Formats: sequence, C-alpha cells, structure tokens
Amino acid sequence: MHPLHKHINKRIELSEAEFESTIKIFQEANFPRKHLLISPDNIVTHQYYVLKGCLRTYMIDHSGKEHTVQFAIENWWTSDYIAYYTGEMSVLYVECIEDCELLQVKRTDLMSLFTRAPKVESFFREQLESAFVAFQKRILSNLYMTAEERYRIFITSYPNIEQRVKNYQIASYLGITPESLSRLRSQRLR
Amino acid sequence: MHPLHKHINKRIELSEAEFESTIKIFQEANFPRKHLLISPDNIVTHQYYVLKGCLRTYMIDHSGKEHTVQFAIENWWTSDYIAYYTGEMSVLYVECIEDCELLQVKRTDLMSLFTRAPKVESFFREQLESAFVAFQKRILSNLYMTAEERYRIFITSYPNIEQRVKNYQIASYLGITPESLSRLRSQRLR
DNA sequence: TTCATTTCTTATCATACATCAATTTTCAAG
DNA sequence: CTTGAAAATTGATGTATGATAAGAAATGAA
Repeated sequence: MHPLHKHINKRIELSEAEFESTIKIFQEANFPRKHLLISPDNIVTHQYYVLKGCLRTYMIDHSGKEHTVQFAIENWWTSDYIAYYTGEMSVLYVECIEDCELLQVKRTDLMSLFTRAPKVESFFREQLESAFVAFQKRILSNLYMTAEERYRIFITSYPNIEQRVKNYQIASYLGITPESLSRLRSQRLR
Repeated sequence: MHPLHKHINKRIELSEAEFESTIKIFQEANFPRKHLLISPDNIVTHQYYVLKGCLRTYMIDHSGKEHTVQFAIENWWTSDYIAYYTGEMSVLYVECIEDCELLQVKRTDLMSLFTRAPKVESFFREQLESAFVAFQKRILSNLYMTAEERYRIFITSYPNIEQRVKNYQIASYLGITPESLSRLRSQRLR
C-alpha cells in the first residue's frame, strides 16, 4: 500500500480507485541536503508530503536571526503555509536538512480534486484541524512555560529529532539563543 | 440577508436554499457579561459564531496566572478548539466579556451537514486555513518581535479592542505582565 | 585521514521583563 | 451620587535570557 494512501486512511476511508485519482495530481520530487525548496519573495503554489528526509521552515528577521516555525519528517506535510494559503509572497525558507524524497502537489490541482472527491477535502480539513490544535498548544506553551519545559516537551514530541537537526535550529524553534539552550541542557544533566 | 449568510458568502457562494439547510442546525444563545461559556474539564461539543458581543478564551496555569489565546468579536468564531477538535477534556475558559448574542452549532450536526453540503465544508476548511495562517504569524511574531512591537500589531489588527477589553487581558495575550504593558504604553506617549 | 569550517560550550556582562509593594484611578452596584 | 472592589500605574529590586567573545568539539569535503 502506498505510504500516502496509508497516511490518508488513518483519517478517512479511501478506496483504491479513489486513491488512484488522488495520487495522479502528486509528483515525486527529490532534493539534496541544503536545497532550498522555498525562499522569500516568491509565489508558493505547492505543498509537500515527506516520504523520506527532514526539512525545516524558518524566517530570517531584519537583524539576521533565524526563527524556526516547523520541522517536517516522514509523513508530515510542509510548505510556507502563509504564502500558500493567502497567495501573498513567501516570507519563509523551507530547507531540506537531509536528502529528501517528497511528493509535491499544486494547490489549484488540489482544489479541483476537492470538488470531485469531497472525502479528500475532508481529509485535508481534519489535517488542518490537528495542525491548528498543535499551533494553539504551542502558543499557549510559549505563554506559560519556561524555555526548559518547552525544550522537554519538544524532544518528547519530536522523538529522535536531536540526531537529525542542529541544536541552534532547535533553539530557534524554542525562541531562545543557542547559548541559552546549551546552558539549560547542561543544567539538566546535573 | 442573515449575518451568517453574508459571512459565509465572503468565501463561497451559498444559495438561499443551501443557507436554509445550514442555519437549521444553529441555535441562538444569549449570555450576560461574565458568563463562562466553557470551563476546564468538560467535553466541548459546540462552536460559536458571534452576532454581538465580545468573548475571551484563556487558560489559568498552575501558578494561577491567566494566558489569553484569543479574543472574539462580531463575525468571529470561538470555542475551546483544542477540546472541540480532539474530543479531549477542555483546558480553556471561554468567557463573555460583554453581553453576547451567539449562534451555537454542535460538531456532530456540522459533520453530517458537511456530507450533505460539501460547499459548507469548503467554507470551514478555508476558514481554518485563515486561522492557521493567523496563528502561524502569531508564533513568528512571538519569536522575533519585542513586546512593544507585538502590542502595536495587536491594537492595529484588533481595532477598538482597547475600549472593550481590560489591559491585563491584553497583557496576558501578549505574554507580558500588566505592569510591563502599562510601562510600555506610557513610554509610547513620550 | 586531514584540515577548514561549522557548531557547541563556557564565561562575563547587559537588559528586558518579572516580581513585589504601594498608591491612584476607574467602574459598576447600590 | 456614593462607595467599595477591581484595574491601572509607579517605583524598587530580582532574574532569566540575550549579547559578546573565545576556545573546544564535531563535521564534512578533499
């Protein structure tokens, strides 16, 4: 069974035939480590499903500092969703931090698939509901947790991520400097 | 034209007949100032559309401090979306901070409406996309902006909100103390 | 394996915001 | 209006995290 079919069927029941018409609009796309899938000031027409690899979505602020919005690993979806959903120019980078095997899909193709296959739209709606919950929880945890608690939550909810991404990238996800992350990691060992 | 019909038609075209079958599953619900629509440790079965009034969604952490997730005014939707979408017990309060006229809808009714009326599902998917974008922007701004910048963004994107909500509630939305908000407001005047 | 580059750590000092406390101001109920 | 409670302000002091710098460790390209 195709990994994407398996992934979709965790939420909704899609027959082999229905999946066939779905997978038609997806294209395989492989990129090496360090490749920038998306960079600022572009129109974003695609979203991406990760078959293999790891990607990071981040912005660079006016003072040159990086801020990580999201990591994506196998069976996650990624894009610059701000640009993808609004049609505005991109503000984010999406970078492969490992060699990546992706499935890409164009938003316009997905939209017309939705009218033909409402079940697929339901899948994406439910997917969005989960993502929305995750982001709401993240906003809350930024409001009331210390950096150390957020770090602990992060490494348990992204298992093995420490082997795959740099500490300074984790720091930029948590909203602290690499130095502060280093400090709180060394304190935890005592 | 019904305010909800007008609201939906900003995204998708819904005929009078289609709207009739939609509005059927909504109920009017009016509550006075200070009424708690939702409080922690309950199952959340409804979401709410604001016809009139202002509500605040917040949590209280282990040390008793309040943290505001969202304000909702006319034509906004609100609920404890974490509990509503996941089925988990609520963790949030949703409080009327003015007398409120609401339309409430049960999630199960909405789900079955979606299968009968895919256009309504499209409306809610698009709505979610926008909400997702807003939350992603908020996470980013918490990562790279100072409290003062976030305050400035807040008062321009929630116009006239200062007349409707308490400063300590705005502070708890921005992730700072009321004292800090008071100080940065007085600095802005100089 | 080697070497240059990137990343991580450690230390010191600086700062934005928190905490605590004391008034003053606002506001809503009687 | 009056009045008491809630909210906002102001000041003094504390603290987590930032900024900067320098050395150690890890990494990856040749």
